[in-house]
Amino acid sequence: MDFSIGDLSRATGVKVPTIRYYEKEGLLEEPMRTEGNQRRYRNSDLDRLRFLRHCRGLGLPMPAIRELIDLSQHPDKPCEEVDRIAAEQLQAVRERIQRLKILEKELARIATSCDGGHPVTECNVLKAFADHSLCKGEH
Amino acid sequence: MDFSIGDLSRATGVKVPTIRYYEKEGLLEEPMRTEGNQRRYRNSDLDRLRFLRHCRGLGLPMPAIRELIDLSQHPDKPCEEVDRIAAEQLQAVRERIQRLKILEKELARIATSCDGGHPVTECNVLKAFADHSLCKGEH
DNA sequence: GTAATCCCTATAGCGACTAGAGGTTCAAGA
DNA sequence: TCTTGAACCTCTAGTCGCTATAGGGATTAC
Repeated sequence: MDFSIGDLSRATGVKVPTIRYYEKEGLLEEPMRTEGNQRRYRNSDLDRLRFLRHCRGLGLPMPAIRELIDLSQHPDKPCEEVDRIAAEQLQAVRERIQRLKILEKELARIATSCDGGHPVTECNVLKAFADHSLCKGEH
Repeated sequence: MDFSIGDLSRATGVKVPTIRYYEKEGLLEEPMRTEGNQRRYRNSDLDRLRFLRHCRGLGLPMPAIRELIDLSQHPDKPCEEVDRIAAEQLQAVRERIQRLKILEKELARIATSCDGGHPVTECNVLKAFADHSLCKGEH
């Protein structure tokens, strides 16, 4: 009902400087202060911070989270925007996976191209790192 | 046989400020200068920069590239170190893919949990973003 | 009352660039 | 040979999402 920043940190796993950073970025509201200028939070702040952490864990960039917060504060808006953000993020993750899979292929080829025991001048791995034309495609 | 920094940039696709940055970081040797203090490169610099760009494209972090460059300048060293760097990078890429696949699952679930047309207060996607306990596992 | 722990602000650093300001040099055409 | 405009120079600051540190003040448990 009245948490210090450390309480909030322990409750959410978000580090103290990160909480202050979110506040500075406008993702958390400025909380009340004690007479001695220390922050005191309420349950709603805890909810907001959990939301934030979950979104960050899901890889949403901060502008997207900002949008979600704005939307959630206009309850009568339709939820298409929210759905769009989720879909975009899913799309972005899928693209990253695709790119990494191409990389994985190249690296697997490179890493197995040498059986060790050479001096580096004859190392196929080093040659493969030097020469993109040995790769099957783009990366 | 004697390139300006712009020539090098066009030949490799690496931007001019990035080339200067690589030099500052010690990944490229300091080239000769004209009387008017402009950089002039040789073919070996072009090779080095292509190597650099390829490694970066493959996702190697700069310390790893530094190691590879150091190794390649001691030609009589055995190539186990080179192989190790490739294997580590492959491992790192595979781990990133695994983590992203977990994310993909969660996001796919979240993104399909709402059929649109609600006000945001009733949007399941927003609820899913707020509540980690709805997720199957960690992410 | 005192000590331990917490909290405050402000600044700088991470990685790997990228952008801009403000000034100098080069190279091609007249 | 002169001029013009593109390319070059250095230096600084900004990007993203934090994290770390310094140098202090507040709170709390005993």
